[in-house]
Amino acid sequence: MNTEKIIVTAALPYANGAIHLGHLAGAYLPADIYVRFQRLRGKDIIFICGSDEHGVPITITADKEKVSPQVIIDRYHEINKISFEKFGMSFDIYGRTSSKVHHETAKEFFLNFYNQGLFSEKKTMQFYDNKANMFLPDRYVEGTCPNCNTDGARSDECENCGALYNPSELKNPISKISGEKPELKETSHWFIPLNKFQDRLQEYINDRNLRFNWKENVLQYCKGWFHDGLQERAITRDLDWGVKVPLENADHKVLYVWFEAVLGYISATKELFSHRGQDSSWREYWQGENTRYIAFIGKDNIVFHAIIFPAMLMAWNDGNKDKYILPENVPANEFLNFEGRKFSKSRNWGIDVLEFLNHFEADSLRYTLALNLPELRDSDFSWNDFQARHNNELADILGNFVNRTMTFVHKHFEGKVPQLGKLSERDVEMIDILNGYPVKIATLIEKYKLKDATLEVMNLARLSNKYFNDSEPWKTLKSDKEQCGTSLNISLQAIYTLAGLFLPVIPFTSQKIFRMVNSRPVEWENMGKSNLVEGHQLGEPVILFKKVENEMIEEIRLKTANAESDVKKEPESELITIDDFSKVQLRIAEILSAERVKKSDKLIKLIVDTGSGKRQVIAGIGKSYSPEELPGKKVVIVANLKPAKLMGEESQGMVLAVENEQGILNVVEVDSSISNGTKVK
RNA sequence: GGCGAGGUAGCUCAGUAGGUUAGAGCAACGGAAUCAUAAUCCGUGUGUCGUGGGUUCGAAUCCCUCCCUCGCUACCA
Repeated sequence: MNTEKIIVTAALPYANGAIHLGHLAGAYLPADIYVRFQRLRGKDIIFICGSDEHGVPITITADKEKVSPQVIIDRYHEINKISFEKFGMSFDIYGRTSSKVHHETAKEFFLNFYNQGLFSEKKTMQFYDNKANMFLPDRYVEGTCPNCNTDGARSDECENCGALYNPSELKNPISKISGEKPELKETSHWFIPLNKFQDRLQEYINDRNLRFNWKENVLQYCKGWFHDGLQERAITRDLDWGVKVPLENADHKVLYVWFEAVLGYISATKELFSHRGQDSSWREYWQGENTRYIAFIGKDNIVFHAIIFPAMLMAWNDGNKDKYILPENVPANEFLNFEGRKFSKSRNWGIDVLEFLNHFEADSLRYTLALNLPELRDSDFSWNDFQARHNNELADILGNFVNRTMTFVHKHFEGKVPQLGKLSERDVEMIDILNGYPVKIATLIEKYKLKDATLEVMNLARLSNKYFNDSEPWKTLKSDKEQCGTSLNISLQAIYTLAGLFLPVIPFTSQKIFRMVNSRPVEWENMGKSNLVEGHQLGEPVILFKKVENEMIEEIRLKTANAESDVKKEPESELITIDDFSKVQLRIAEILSAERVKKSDKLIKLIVDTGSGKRQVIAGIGKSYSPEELPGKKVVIVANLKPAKLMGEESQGMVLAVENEQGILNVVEVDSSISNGTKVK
């Protein structure tokens, strides 16, 4: 009979930046806690992750730095791999999608689907940027809508009027990459008909939800997709960076990254077993009937893991004898904020994992994040909370309990586990509590209630302190040494249980405790039993957590605050020539009248005098100004901006304004003596 | 504006198949103890459950209005 196997995957981080605390709380820490727990239960489990290394953003970063994409992915693959190691992620393998085995796996899937006749091939005219030497994705081309004449329309659809058209119909196309006029070239792409899988996907999700109780946020998300109806989706694109399309006449075409990245879980598993010298063993997991597959992700990834990946596996299973298993559950978390605001790479808001771990222990972070996981909604990380959790709970409650017990035993019992004597009611009660705890915690973890699980284990430390207090061993030491020994024996068993149950959350600390009691973890179910035998020699006590002082918090708080202003000082923008600048005509104009644009919360319709006449300008300043205070102001406008329609109103120019940290806009004004139409140089 | 999520104790968050006095951790206040990292333990909450209405014997929980926040998105910054 097949023993049950478990695959756990954590979302593949994109190798275009360093992971931050939000990523950890969203997917990685929950996955690691779950995996470590299942390992302690003796389960046959593999834990898979790796870098997602293809796609346009990586090539853009590479271009900016004038290096090859390989340099970028090598850099972030290394950074993230090391970050995860230091954070204590216990992946069995951390692969990468640039690996040979991944390219082969992805091509295999593509060819298999291709040969099944699953794809439809569509020829389209696509814009090509001769300067950048690449086909342009739709969102990188802007032009004027052939239907409503609005600027800013994409190459295939206008978001203003909703019209769909062929790229050849778009007027005045401009490449957003080079700013040049792109040329139309014919190209063809393959599409996967997700719509054909919708019914089965709905059934699948419904079934797994009934059996495994999916999270509400995941179900809601899927419902939205199903409601809109799944569409055919292109799985190839014109690019040189990625997995080459394995067909004749498909030069310069790669698999779309969303199609191949999820297959990285499978290819990384192949690599894992190949290292172990068991080349075909990966099938026992991915194609084993008795395998449970759980995919940990953040909410941004729900569609790929709950809909697209299952659809791909279904498609494979339809046409082949070997059948892949589908995810049993996709426990996606929401997002973690940082001091009340969203993590933002571009604004440099937040903190990288490596930076954090240069200042503090991984377990302090793991514990804090675990108690604050965004399991049901976005949650917040704050320095004050971090400090409080570390000091009041890890150091004071857990650390001090271990320390007071250990030092007591060393002082009065030669560092050996005292005998368990006659049991009082209180002793029996404490032993029962310890016995019951592993199941209690296991139940929570199985339901992915990791926050509650963590809180409950800390509650055991509280109960242990209470037991120690109520037993008053410092008194019984003189009055009844046997009873004193009994109290200490039970307290030591509590330490052992805490070390075991806390292992998934704070593994480094658990190891320290096990070393201190000179022992090793047993299987989860037995963790609450009397595992330290009488007379067993204990190791030396060490302080588990030193207090985090205010200065340490202030220091790092300042550092992260500075990081934000650094970016403002050095905005990433290309240098322009004086000629480029002279293309922009800035002129002084006087606001004659102002009124709100109907149904818009921030647009205000202005009539301005530009010296040579009146014109209408729509400005997005409605949240910062009321129409009454605007007339009379002399402002700076871009006079030669191509007209655009906004909310049905034509705008013939643009008012310059600055935005402060609260998002309040301030229009640039000049002295009232300046006459209308004056050119700004 | 559209779509989605959310507004519960000072802070971070639980709690909805509607039902006795709305919870946890932290903080705060009072007390006990002194083995221990000035640590621990006990006790203490008059919270408009965002607002206003509705359904109901009964609503944080269901329905509607409105306000606010966040994310995605369209909005000329």
